[in-house]
Amino acid sequence: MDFTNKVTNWYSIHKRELPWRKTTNPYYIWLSEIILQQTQVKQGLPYYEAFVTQYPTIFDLANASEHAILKLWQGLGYYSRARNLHTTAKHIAFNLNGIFPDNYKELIKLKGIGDYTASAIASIAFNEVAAVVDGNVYRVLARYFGIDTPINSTIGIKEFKALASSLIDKEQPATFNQAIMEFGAQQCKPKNPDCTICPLKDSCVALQKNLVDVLPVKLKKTKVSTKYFNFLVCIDTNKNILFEKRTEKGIWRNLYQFPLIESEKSLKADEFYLLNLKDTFLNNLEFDYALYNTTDKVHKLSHQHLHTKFWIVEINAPLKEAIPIKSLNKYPAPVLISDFINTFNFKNL
DNA sequence: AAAACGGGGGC
DNA sequence: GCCCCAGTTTT
Repeated sequence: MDFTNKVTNWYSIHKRELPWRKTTNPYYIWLSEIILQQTQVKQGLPYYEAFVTQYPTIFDLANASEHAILKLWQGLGYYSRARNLHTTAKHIAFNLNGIFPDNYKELIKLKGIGDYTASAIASIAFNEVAAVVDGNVYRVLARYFGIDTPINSTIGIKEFKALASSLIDKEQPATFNQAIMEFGAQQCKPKNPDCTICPLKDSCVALQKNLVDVLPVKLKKTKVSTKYFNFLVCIDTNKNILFEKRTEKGIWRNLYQFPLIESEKSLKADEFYLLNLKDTFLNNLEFDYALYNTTDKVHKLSHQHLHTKFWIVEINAPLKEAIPIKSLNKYPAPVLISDFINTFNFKNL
């Protein structure tokens, strides 16, 4: 039995029951694929359930506000996925009469859909022979065939795509694609795979050459930068809070936060003045302040470490833009902020 | 070609 | 502390 049949056979035995495997509705397949980008099934599953419940059809999603969609996406990260999801939902609902594009060539034109997702939807929903290459597929192929081309190099991306395309089961592309990904997720795991029970153990090059721990090869990643964030939790005389939308490009676009001032270093409790508040909205306002956390709350992202302090600023005047404390949780917010809101005892103010 | 873009989990 | 995750978009 060859690679393709062994993997497909393994899948028929070991596949997990997942909600998006009970349907070929392209809307649900698409939703699941976007949610699962750079996200493990375990983490994405509850979000998938929530979206299907809240937005049963693409028209429901198209008619929703971005605010509501981001709120439901809160905590999942990579928020451009949610913004693109909304953009594409509106496009399909209103420009394409709600008819989902049914082939790779059209799918890849959609916002938020790249090579992987176009292949996944085309194959799973429409049975097109389009090979998927995700992190699992890179790992399985690199190990089984003993390929040390860096998987994130231009040449490697082409090489693995071609190899996957040569292996895909043309009679059942949907099953094969899901099989090889599931095989990578459960059997050919990144760390400590149990190769003794692997159906491919007799022909796996990495196993014969003791390269399982070495493959796949990945080019060096970019280094992580450190930033110092100072959030000003501004409370006015009505016990209302300032909460702002991040409108600029970059992380957390269109999510909400307390007024933020970056500093060059981690500030001490007596270094509040270094924030140069006379240049800000706080100029001309009378206020008292206190540092909430003496040690930085460190929020780690894949490409930056945010060292964060929260300053409680009580302003001796009413503020028009401030919102009631109770309504804070209506707004989509980064985990860093929502964690603070859920932890801080506003009642003591 | 490289960097930006989140957050959670495994070891 | 480092790596990985059903990747895509921007620079």
